[in-house]
Amino acid sequence: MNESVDLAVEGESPRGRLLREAAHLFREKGYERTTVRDIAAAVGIQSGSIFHHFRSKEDILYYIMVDTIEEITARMEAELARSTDPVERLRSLIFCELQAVNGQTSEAMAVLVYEWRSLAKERQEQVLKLRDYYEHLWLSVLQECAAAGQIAVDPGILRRLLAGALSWTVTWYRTDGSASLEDLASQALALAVKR
Amino acid sequence: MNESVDLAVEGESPRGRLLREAAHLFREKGYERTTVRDIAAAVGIQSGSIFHHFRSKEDILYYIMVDTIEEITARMEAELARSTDPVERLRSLIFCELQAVNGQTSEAMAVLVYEWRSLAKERQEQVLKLRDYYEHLWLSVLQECAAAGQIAVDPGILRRLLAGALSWTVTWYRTDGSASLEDLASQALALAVKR
Amino acid sequence: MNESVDLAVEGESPRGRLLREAAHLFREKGYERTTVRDIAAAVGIQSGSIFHHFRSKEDILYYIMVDTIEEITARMEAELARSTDPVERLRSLIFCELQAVNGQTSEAMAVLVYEWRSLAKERQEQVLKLRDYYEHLWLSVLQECAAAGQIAVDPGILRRLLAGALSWTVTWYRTDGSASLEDLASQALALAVKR
Amino acid sequence: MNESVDLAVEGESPRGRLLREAAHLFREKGYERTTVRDIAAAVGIQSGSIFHHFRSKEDILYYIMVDTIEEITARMEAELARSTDPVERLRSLIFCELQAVNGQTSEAMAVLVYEWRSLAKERQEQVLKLRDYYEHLWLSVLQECAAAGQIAVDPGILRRLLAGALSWTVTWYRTDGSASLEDLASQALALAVKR
DNA sequence: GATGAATGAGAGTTCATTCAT
DNA sequence: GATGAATGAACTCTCATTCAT
Repeated sequence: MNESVDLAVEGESPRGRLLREAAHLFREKGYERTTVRDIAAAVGIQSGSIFHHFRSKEDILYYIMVDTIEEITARMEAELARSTDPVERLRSLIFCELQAVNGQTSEAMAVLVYEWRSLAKERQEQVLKLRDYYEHLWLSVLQECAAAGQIAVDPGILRRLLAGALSWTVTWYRTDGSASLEDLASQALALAVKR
Repeated sequence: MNESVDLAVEGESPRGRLLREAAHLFREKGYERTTVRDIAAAVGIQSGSIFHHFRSKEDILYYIMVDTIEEITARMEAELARSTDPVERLRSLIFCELQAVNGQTSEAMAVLVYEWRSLAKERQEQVLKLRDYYEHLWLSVLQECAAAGQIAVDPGILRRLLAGALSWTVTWYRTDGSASLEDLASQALALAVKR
Repeated sequence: MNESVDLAVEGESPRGRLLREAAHLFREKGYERTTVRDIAAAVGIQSGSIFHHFRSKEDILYYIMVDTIEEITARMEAELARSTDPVERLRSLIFCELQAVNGQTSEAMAVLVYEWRSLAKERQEQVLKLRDYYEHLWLSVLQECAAAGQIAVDPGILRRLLAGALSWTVTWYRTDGSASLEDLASQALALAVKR
Repeated sequence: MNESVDLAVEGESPRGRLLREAAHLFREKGYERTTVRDIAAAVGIQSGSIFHHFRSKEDILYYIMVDTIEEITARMEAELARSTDPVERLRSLIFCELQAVNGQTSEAMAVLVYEWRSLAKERQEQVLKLRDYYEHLWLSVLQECAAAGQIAVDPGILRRLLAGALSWTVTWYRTDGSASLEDLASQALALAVKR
């Protein structure tokens, strides 16, 4: 039970619907303020039935996080494989992260950032391992850019400034606005690389 | 009761200690996971006594937010008054925000960002009014910079990218690290303004 | 369905295995703390399948008790038929009860004693009828002994003191100990009959 | 909180009433079938209030056991101090145990015997320590009797047979019956000692 | 102002039982 | 007969809040 599976792919399985509705509610009301009865109602089952799919409420949170990180990481690796130009690869990362933060996984991403403390210590570490690999991808590309003389700021600090700037977009960027995600990515890229 | 007063100034009043300890706990464990008994224990009183100072637990959260915004805004206005050069004024804003996010008010600032949803709708609006004024200060200065041809990105978008980048520093910047807040402000400024 | 059948004889029928494993678990953890899933797992089937054999969890408890009493009673009657000497017949009863309490039916006997309250009132009465017959056998023999001047205590009270002493052996007697059940029966007989 | 105090002495304290009513219910319906709401209703408080007095439902069970053992042990030691004659001291022990099992502490004693498995392993051991001391008192006196040539059976086995016989009286002895506890003690003593 | 026992609604979780396959 | 997902009532326990002292 509960093997990690791509959130989008498993689509209409009960497990998938549960994770999706839970992510929506966790994002909207916060993990603590969301009751298992809320989740059950959103999925259209009884509260007790939740526990056939997940051992505990925290389990749901955990698998939202794990599934999401794994999905994003896979997408990012696929995108990176398409170019060898450092700046273009950086653009890919920025665009992927903007997509992750503002696209279909946006709610799960928000949960990943905002509900961190609701996870037991032990599980935080397991998620951290996945995150470390993800961050390693970013650092590699930024170091390529630095080696190519394309960025002026220390790669470690730049990654962090970008991480904040990009994840924060979830609080203000709306798809129906004037700027597309591609435009936004370009503007963010402009902050990062020299002329 | 409960008139908003500067968090730092009121120092050792019971109200001030309560707000400070509560902010610390809210930041550490989250608002929902912090019990009034936790707060009472941290201050050294009994749980029932809390309600002589605040009408409810949510009240505590509310006044942490209000006091903090007002304090930061005041400090920012004082700093802005010291120069008329747009770029220097922008540096002041960046530095003030970094200080707010990483200095003594850091825990209260984190609460302001992370515990937003735990506030009742009505009170969210009241805090938003204070925030709007604060954001208005930022936009004015960024527009000055734009008028002076110092920035390449749209002021509205730039403010948001910066807001994310700066507030995110709380997750990684440590005072005991190599870079001072002044250095960090310079690096952030470098992202924002042209050469 | 559910006609009472000798627990030992029905050996490997699903019903028999179910009763045996259930008795083991009820004894070990108590009726309430044992879940039907525990029982199903012990037998190697799924929880839902239990209900093809027994109408309810309580049914299982009931048939453990009924089967056990009937089996013990039958064994005791067979043993009594072998002698006409009152003291020897008393020794038979004592030995049979020690066997019941400490032998293969020991777990079922413990369930009979300890899980009494978990049975619905109505069913308690049905089991009581079987028990009354069993106790009637004891009283007859003790009255024979009294008539023969072999016991000094009132038969009714003596039976009860013996019942307690013998059933309590389950809490301390171990087959691998020094004393055999025959020895133990002799010691108990020594308490009951005059020199 | 929860220091062990004599059940009878603390009489009308909330804690004492809680323990008494809980013992009554645990005895009547069993620990598992008794809900904290049952206990609260019996005491006349709300279910949540229970947890101001005891950390958990199991805590209640634990303190019923501890308080009871300590009370009985104390009473027994006082009684033993009154004579040096081994047989009279044995009569005291038998009488005390009969009183414990059938008197005011009878329900708590039954709980002690029947609800053992509902206690967590760790706590079982703590109660066992108290019980070991209690049993040590019994063994000492039985060894005195053996040394004086008054008993024919091994003290260790005799204690166990007596323990079963005496505790079992709770299932059948009624105060309003013909025999007094003193009579019953004499009959039990007659089983134990020669002539 | 401070206390802390009491409240009572509501939380997460369990589990005997059902039933479509 | 067997399965196992689903049910839904009931459980223990939590906690913000009240109030008599």
